[in-house]
Amino acid sequence: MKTDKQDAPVNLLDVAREAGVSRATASLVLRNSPLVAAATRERVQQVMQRLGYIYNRGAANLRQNRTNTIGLVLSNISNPFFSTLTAGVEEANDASEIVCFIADSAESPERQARQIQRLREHNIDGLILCPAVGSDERVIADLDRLGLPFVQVLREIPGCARDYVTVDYAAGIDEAMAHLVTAGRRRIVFIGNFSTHSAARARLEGFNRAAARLGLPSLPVIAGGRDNRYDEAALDEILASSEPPEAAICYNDIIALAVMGHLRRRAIGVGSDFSVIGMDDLSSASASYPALTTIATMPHRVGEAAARLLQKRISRPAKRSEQLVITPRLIVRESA
Amino acid sequence: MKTDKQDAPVNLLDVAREAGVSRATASLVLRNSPLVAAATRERVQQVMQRLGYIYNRGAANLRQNRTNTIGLVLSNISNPFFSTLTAGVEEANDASEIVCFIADSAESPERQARQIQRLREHNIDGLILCPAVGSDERVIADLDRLGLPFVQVLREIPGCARDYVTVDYAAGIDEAMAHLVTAGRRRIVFIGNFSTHSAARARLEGFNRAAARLGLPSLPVIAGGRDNRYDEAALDEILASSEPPEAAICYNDIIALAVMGHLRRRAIGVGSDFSVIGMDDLSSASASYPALTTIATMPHRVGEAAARLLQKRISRPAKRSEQLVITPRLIVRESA
DNA sequence: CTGTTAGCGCCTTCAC
DNA sequence: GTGAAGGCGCTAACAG
Repeated sequence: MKTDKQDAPVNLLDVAREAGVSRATASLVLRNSPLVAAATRERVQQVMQRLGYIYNRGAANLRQNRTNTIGLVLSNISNPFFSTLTAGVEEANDASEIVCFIADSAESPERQARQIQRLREHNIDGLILCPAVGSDERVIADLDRLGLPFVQVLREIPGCARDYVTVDYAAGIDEAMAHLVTAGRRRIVFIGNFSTHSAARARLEGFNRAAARLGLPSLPVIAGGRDNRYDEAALDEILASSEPPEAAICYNDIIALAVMGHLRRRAIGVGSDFSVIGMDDLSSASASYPALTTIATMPHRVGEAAARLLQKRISRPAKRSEQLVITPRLIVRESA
Repeated sequence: MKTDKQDAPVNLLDVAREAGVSRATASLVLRNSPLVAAATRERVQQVMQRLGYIYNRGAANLRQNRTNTIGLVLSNISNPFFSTLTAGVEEANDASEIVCFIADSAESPERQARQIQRLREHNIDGLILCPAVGSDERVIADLDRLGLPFVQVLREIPGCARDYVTVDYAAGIDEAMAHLVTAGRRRIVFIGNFSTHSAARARLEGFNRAAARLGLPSLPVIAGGRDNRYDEAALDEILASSEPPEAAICYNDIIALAVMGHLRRRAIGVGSDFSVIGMDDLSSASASYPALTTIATMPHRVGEAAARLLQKRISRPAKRSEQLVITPRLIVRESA
């Protein structure tokens, strides 16, 4: 015969009775209010400990209209970039006793809408969102209608100047291009552009502008596809042309690693004959051979920044919106 | 002047009044009860739509003692293996209207305890846990005391036969070893063992047993370290010995990729002179050059299975505990 | 099939 | 400093 378990979870009234105080006093102890005498506090805390009391935030939320939860809705949580971003969010939250719901829109605006709705029903205090490809202003309008604080990460729904954390892709690509030119490369190709979200556009535009500024010949962009694919045939074609590229900047590290493998199968020396630069600096970038030169976009930092910005927004709903831009850094290894 | 916004969120009573029914009826509509007439349901739903009503699950939870939330506490969420597992959990949850809190224990039992406590305060219905290295039975005892349903994934706290989803590492390693022996390799080394959690033990034991069964010479294990490091010096030493290994089975893909890079720097032909086999089949395994032969441990499936098992446990708290073992599969590519 | 009543566990206000 | 009362939004139990 065990002791009483979940038959009746101990609540604040039980604690109060046992400690010989009122519910209100026990509640104050719970929230570390200075209004309660040290001795009383001590006694109540001991009772809580002894009875195995668990603070029922659900009940508190109902009263306070604040849940200390946020939502994190990403377009693809199994992507290592996003999982590191998630870790950053976590870290910032851990400090502030916030707990985080996670959802994966899998790039589907409909699924994303469902998930936001669901989180909304759970009364999240705020939302960090990387909008699925194809999301439009209605998402933002919805959030506004509900008065739900949110910050966008990496991608931005066009035409809404709101809280936003992103990476200065153009700056990273500038640095990478400069590095390539210094090494004597001039025919540089961009590989793997696919989606038309703001982060993808920023990369391609950054590439084109840098190429123009440096007076480099313009080569066709090698298209990308779903799930970090790219058009291998197009790459082969351009490699076989009379003026083949000498270097590539890739949409991300995953594509860069695939490109490296492809080049080496074609017996093209990566780093010597041909330079490859990736983007993100995933852990697999440093482990590859040759080690991948890449533009570190610091997902952990992006996540932390987004979580902190959201906290600010939640505490000051009317404050001016803020755009945070994380500056990436070129990590030179062996591939370029 | 905007219309009324969050000044007073519309609640079920508002809906009921507007639709000319009672709160109870509106509540039944909300939960798709068959007890309500089709016409009434229709009318109420339209009102909900029109008023922008949002179901307040927090309030419902208070009443029902069920929140439709679960917790997912992992030892390292930025590890691609775990992020894919998370996607699997998500997918299973999405179907059942469950929403998922995520937490990263970062291999710290103390942090893990804090996070579980926090989730508990939010009244999660159940927990999926990959225990941090160093967790002991107290974690389980705690969960039991609270009557919180849980399932462990991948790692198991010793001596507690409870709901558990894992991978049959030994079977995977058997298959890999057989593959190597068929290819004529006999001196096989295991690289990168580090932690002493059950999943790490299972791999090493599987390796040793397979080696014994196949009558292979026994070589020293190359130790691993935090963050997927391994002892490079020890590998060099054994490579320089009079009877160097001809193949390696690595603790996971991340280590395998690093080992491949190291070998190629030493001008050892991976796939030809020396075979390398990884574990997990991360996306970077197929993108590497040479493409990594690896034991696919199917994290997505593990996640889905864990989520479903947890659902079963939640709906039948007293049912016998269940151990699910996912059988991995050797994916033969170029490195072995 | 629909309405009434009585809380779920907590926090806030206001007395004392 | 502490106690008593009321209510957050919802649902369970029952009455009609």
